[in-house]
Amino acid sequence: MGDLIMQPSNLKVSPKYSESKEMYLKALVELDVFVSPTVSRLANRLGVTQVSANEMVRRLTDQGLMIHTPYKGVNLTKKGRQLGNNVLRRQRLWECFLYDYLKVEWSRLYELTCNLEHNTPPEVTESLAIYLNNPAQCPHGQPIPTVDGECKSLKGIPLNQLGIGESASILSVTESPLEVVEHFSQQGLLPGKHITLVNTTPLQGPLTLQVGQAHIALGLQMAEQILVKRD
Amino acid sequence: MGDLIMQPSNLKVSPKYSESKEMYLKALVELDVFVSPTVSRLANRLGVTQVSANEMVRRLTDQGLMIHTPYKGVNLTKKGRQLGNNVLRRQRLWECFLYDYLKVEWSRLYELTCNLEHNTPPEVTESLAIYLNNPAQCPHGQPIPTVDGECKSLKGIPLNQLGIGESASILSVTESPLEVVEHFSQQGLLPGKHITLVNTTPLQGPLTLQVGQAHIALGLQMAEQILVKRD
DNA sequence: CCGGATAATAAGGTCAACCATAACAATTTT
DNA sequence: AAAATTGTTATGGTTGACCTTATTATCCGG
Ligand SMILES: [Mn+2]
Ligand SMILES: [Mn+2]
Ligand SMILES: [Mn+2]
Ligand SMILES: [Mn+2]
Repeated sequence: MGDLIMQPSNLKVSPKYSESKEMYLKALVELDVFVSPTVSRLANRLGVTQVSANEMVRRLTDQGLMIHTPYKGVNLTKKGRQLGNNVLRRQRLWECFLYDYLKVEWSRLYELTCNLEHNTPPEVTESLAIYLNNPAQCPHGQPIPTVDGECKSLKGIPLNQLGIGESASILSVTESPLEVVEHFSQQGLLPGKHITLVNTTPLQGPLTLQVGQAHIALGLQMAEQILVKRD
Repeated sequence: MGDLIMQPSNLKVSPKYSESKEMYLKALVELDVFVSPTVSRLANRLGVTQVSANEMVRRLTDQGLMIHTPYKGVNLTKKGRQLGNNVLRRQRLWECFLYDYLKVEWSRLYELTCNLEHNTPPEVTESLAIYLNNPAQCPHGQPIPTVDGECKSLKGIPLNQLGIGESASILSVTESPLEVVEHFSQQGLLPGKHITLVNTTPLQGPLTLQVGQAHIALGLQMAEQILVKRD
């Protein structure tokens, strides 16, 4: 007997939005909090050369997903933002599952879900959301976008903007490179935790925080990655 | 402040075993039940041209994962079989999760997990296995290979080898194209179900089965995909 | 308003994984 | 044994997503 053919192709069938393209869209969503990032910032974030990023930005622009204004920055179109938010939704749902159910290490969640996010069909995403009880945040405290690609941003302030003596609780930490996130984890700087700003130092110097009983020093750049809400 | 760089690259970093290569390995494991498949059979299964399959087989041969004896067939090496079984393990574990927890439609499990299988890091795979309580079979009744790439095959006989009047229970159905699997599902031909062979017809004609109260006709080629164990 | 830093573009690669067409080799059928 | 079928290889594409090196454009601080 002849074999059954697994048609159409089991192999990658050049999807409309490749993993690479999705990563550009996601990166843009992640970076575009205050000002639109330049191509170089994007390139930097994604670990590719500016030239490569430029090419890709052009392709994505041609697809109507972003707009590049030279020397000003790259902006997502409505559609581009939706797609980027969809990627983020998938990633953050998986982060919830890995953390809450599979007991995966908190600091590795981002890297471990960064491929799943491009390979999760809508049916699975939505079933997963139901299974998880439609969580509002991922384990980093970041909001999970809705099915239709909307994402309300957190209203909190960066930790470094606290005044000395002020107490606050951590809303979220920005998804950051492994070493940084591992450091957060070791210092107990997780969403929901309470902290007090004990001290600051001039010239980009570290802050001193109280976390639980301990006093810890935290670099300014790291403090900027932590969003808090004053008590 | 400068951005935090998500280095090294978030983008696909040309893995040792690409998704394509993994699919070739998996296909070979799936096809190599009785005789080693030829390159054409492989090509057919994967929905690529023979030429493409040939190229890829050469590359995989160079990597020491398979051996091609022209006109005879392609064989996996020890290492190749292990890798193929690893892919199968990941897919079948995901199938369990999707079916038992996410309540995904039985007939779509294969397609929905066919990308996840290439994007699941070992930590996640093993945590998932624990979460699922180390299942022995996937929802198709197929055995789940062990962590170290071993897979004991089912001892059952193809449904069409039953004698008339014999009863049996379904051990497994071969992962097959959507239409086929959908048909199995509609007819209630799922692992664990009881059937009786009522009748056969000559010349590759259909069999008649009793499933529950109903009598159904089943094409010979489809019957070959179902493994049963006599009562 | 000029010069250095930063950003963008141009030009010409590489590499994996596909494709088509065509020739050639082995096996099976008649 | 010749013909038909099936399997393999050779040759020469394409495409997406990267790369390096070099040039050009813009911005911004002194
Ligand atoms: Mn990713
Ligand atoms: Mn997160
Ligand atoms: Mn697959
Ligand atoms: Mn299965």
